Amino acid sequence: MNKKVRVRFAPSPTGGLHLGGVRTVLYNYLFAKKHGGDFLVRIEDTDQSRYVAGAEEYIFDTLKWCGLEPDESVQHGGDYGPYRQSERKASYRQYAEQLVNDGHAYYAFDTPDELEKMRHNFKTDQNTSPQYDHTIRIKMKNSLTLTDEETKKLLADGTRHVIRIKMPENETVSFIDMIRGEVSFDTSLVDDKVLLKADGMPTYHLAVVVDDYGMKISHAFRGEEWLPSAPVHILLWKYLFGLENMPQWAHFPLILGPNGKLSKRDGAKYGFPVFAMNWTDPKTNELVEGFKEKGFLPEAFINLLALLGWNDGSEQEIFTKEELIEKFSMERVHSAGAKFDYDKAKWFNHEWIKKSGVGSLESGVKNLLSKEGINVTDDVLLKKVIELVKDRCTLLPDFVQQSSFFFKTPESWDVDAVKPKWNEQKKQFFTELISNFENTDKWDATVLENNFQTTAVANHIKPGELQLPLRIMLVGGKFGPPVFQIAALLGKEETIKRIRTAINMF
RNA sequence: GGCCCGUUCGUCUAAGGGUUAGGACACCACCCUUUCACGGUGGGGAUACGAGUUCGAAUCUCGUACGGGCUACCA
Repeated sequence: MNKKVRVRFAPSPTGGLHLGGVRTVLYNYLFAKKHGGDFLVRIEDTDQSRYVAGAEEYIFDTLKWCGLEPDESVQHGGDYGPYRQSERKASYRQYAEQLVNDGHAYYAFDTPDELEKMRHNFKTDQNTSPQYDHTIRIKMKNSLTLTDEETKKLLADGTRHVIRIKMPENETVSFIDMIRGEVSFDTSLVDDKVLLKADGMPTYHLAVVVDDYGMKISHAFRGEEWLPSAPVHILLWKYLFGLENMPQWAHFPLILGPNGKLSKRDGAKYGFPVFAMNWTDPKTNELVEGFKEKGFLPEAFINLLALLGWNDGSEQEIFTKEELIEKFSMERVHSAGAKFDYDKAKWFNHEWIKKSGVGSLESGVKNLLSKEGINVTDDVLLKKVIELVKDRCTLLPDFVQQSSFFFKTPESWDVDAVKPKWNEQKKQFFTELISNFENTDKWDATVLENNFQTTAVANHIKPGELQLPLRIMLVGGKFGPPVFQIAALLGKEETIKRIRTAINMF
């Protein structure tokens, strides 16, 4: 029986979507699309204490910007909703109780204090963090140690309790990870994870299994940090829905920062973005700049993320989303973690800017310029300018420096770059140049350059020595595209005006 | 501490028993350009260590070391 491919991404609305998160979405998305399947998003919002207002919208905004919108989700609808864990509360309890009845789980009445005490009392050098496992549970207050009557009474009294899975002893649980191959665990070493919390909400462990079943998920992919809890999930599948219905698993390698798993604080620490888009930490009110705002193109962003842990076996590095969908394969995803390299990330963006058509850059550049107080009215000029300067822009904001002087007369000039070598002779040259330019009919870069050369030779000055002064006069500093092309786009009147303004400056 | 995953240039990676171990980013030099880039050419730079299997190991096996993850009524 061939199940239709359905994969899901399950973010918890507790913060911004960072590199690892977006890459997980990406791989899920690519796999689903490659196999003509569905990509859905389910929100894990059952931890009320950590829920952050606005985070859910932020997640969908990010997916939208990246071009990875789900087929089914809270925002997009679908046949298997609701897509929020909190709205599926009822069914989780039912499954948890079924597990208790079948002897695979039990009620536990231990208070947080008692758990704390347990961890303290059983702590040894050999076991620095004792778990609620088969050796400990017989010493705790739960339906395994209490009599049926005691348990029933506690339940009837409404005593706060959780439901824990009863991990079997001395069993080996193993599964085939699509990336790592067979992975196995000794169940004696796994603890009795809480399945249903005292507030009636499920933990991730219960929810992921119940929802994946309910939503008919065929492949479940997530970060490597989940590997240790896989045996819990596999056992739940076995007890609840049957192993034959369990999705295929893959655990992606972690994206590492300079020091281990990339953390949200690494950005500020090392000076590169970690979130896809701007994220304001609700606790500290601190704004963390995102890749989007930093000036990355979404195409470049997903491209660089895709290559952080995967490649198609060739030497190709620049891929469109369509190419990624076509070429992606889970087998070629790495098993080792990858350290994020911001320099390489910028290189990807640079490549994408060079590759992008003027049309797709236009509105972004226009916005950036208008933020600097430059309102572009001549769209034809803007297009020409973008074409001329895009090769030298790595991040979108680079367009500001590279192109604002086309639309605005410089307000300051790098006088020091010219002054030391400035003299009357050169001033004379520029005066002459102005009148030559005034008499020029054809205003294009080649004509201007020839004119410039001839005038220079006539004045016995090397043309090269005059180019920098001209540049400073036209753009204000030592940057920008070739100077005669600038003059060509600036137009006759403006070029002459700028030379005339600056000629007495040195 | 226990469990799990991992280990090829500084970084991302190719090479699924036989290659001078390839590419990209970064770095350096030269060329192009009298701005800054782009581009071009070249350079330095890696199979963690030790055993085993094999005619032959980066590749398979084991051990060691190192790195990472997990070890919550968080996901």
